[in-house]
Amino acid sequence: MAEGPSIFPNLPRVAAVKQDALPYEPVCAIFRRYLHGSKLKFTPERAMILDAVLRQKGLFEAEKLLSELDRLGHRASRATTYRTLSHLQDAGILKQVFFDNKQSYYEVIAGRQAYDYLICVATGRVIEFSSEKVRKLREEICREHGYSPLSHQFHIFGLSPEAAAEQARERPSGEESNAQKK
Amino acid sequence: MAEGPSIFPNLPRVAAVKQDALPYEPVCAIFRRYLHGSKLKFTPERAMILDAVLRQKGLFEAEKLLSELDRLGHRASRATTYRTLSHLQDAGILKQVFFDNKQSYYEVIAGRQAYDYLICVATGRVIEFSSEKVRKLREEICREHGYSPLSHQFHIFGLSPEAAAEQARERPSGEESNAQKK
DNA sequence: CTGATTGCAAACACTTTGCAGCAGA
DNA sequence: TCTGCTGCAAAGTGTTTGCAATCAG
Repeated sequence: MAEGPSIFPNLPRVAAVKQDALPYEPVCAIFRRYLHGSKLKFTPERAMILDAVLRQKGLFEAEKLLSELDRLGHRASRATTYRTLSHLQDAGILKQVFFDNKQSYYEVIAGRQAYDYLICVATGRVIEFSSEKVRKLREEICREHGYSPLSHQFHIFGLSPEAAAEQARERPSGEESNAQKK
Repeated sequence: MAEGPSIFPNLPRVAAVKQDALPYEPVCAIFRRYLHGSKLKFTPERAMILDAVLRQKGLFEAEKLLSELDRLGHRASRATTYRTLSHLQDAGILKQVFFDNKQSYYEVIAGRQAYDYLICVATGRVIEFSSEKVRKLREEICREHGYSPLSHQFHIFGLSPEAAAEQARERPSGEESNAQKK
């Protein structure tokens, strides 16, 4: 099960553009600093999980992390993994992303600009992009309301060129929307 | 349970800015047209649910809809409600929004611009806003990648003026992040 | 030493689904 | 009639939690 993420009811499968992995050391230092500051402990399990997280390229799900952890021979229970994922967010190393109501996705944000996503609803392909304009707009909107921005998520759903061509061929005047029939 | 939505691990409660409800007739016509076109039937249950949906002001959760349905004496099972919610999305009347991994939120989009959200992570208050600039930016980004935009979700997380002041008072040099301790 | 951490299994909560009887068109 | 629809209750599933043993600092 959970063989492939289903980012949206009708999205076949996610295939996020890969991003480079980050080196372990500097991020680990951030984590240890955070843990220390919160009177939490740096344990082997947490080190393993952080390591596995940093190996991820682009978006990933908890399930993927779990399976990779024990593929690498590292054993860390589901519970510990989820708990650590949460701490990594608090430490500002990870960002949780909500695309659908099935599961959460995660993305490493330590030392890099957070990404936004362009998702093809037909193929499930996800393009990660980073836009200065999005950040500017976010600032502007917050300012208008007197808010101080902390983070944001900008997800654009659409059709990739290939998918659009495909659909035009199949049903010249059809509807799209997010059909989720059985 | 589900007494109050928890839009984010540490968000106390959602209190979306209220939006005007839409009149039933025109939207119902859209729904019937959609149903007819898809060889689906217009049933009393679906009518009741659509009616309850249109009474919602701003964002709402399935749970809220359910409770209101039977408060109004309308009985529609959970199953039917969820199934109808799905059809309403296909009909372009409703949009599903993903803020957290707990539940889905919905918003009526028929005949209006979809909203984006500015969420205060301290108070849980949600401000709905509609920005032409966001739509323009979405077009632009899609164009760059050759995509055809269908929809988007732009969620900005931050601190409301009050919350920011509050936090500054409590911990002059503290961390924030999305703590989700127990 | 002492409080935080771990793994396990059970608990959770939202959502989906199988099924038998019902009912629009 | 012929499909599609409904309610119910059971199944699903990602995530969380209680607890006793263990371990980091």
